[in-house]
Amino acid sequence: MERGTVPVDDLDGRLDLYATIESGQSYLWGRTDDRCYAGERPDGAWYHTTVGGEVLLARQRDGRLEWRASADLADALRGRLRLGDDLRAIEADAPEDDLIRAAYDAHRGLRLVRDPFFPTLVAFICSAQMRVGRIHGMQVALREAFGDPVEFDGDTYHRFPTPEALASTTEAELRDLGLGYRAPYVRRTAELVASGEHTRADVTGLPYEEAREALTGFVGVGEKVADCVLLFSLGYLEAVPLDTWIRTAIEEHFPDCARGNYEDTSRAIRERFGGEYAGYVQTYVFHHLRTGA
DNA sequence: GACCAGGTAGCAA
DNA sequence: TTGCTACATGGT
Repeated sequence: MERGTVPVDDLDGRLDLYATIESGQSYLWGRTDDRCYAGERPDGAWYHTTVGGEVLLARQRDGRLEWRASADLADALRGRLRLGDDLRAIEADAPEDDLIRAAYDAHRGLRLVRDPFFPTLVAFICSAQMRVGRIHGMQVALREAFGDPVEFDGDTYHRFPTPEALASTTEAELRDLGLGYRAPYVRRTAELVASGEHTRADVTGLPYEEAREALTGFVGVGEKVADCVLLFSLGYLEAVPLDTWIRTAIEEHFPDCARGNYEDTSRAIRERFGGEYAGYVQTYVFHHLRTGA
């Protein structure tokens, strides 16, 4: 058992673990009280996930981020939760706007995540026309059905299934987990990755818009899902996924950014959101609107 | 019983 | 290219 603590003061006072994990950007964590996405902050419960074959638990309490794990995962925790991001500078970089300011003020400490590629790809393929709580439920079901179990401190956790494992499933098995019409998308994308026909290597290193185009080569991945993978996994912080909530925000709050198609609207709203960290602005506004601004 | 949810694939024009 | 439409499923 390895463990450690990070004083939130060392993060410039800016960390909200609950908002970071339960704002609909990451579906790789669970809660020891099994209350993920029930709309309430954990009261002493731990968040848990896996890193490689190791188990990592974390919670925020009394001004500290505490973690315990089956190995020394301090660096992994720092990477996954983007603890190195200078939120004060990122906030200062945001354009002056009522809605953006309200979102930053209401959810101070929300950080983007940097999740592993394949699980993020699958989660957002599953996200089509689906509420965040159910997206999370699907990922839990996938882990428990097809992911390798890992024992830690008397409890059993499950890794996210490998591309090979999901490629070996049947569409019917995936439908039985509640994936609906997304089942064949997940299976075919897993096959592409497992066979090496189309992989992360075909995406990383490309300029933003080219990387987004390359991601649509996976099955079930259009421009919006591609933007989510770029933002929440591959570190393209300028990506602004245009989902129903952001489209509504554009209509009602940034109507001059509305264009006829995804590509042009994307360029306009990215510019309006300040460019380099537009994805941060997007995630705050999304979370703010979705939680009832 | 509609309506909606972090949309995309497939097809017609 | 652009513009439909079908697609599963559970909650409100």
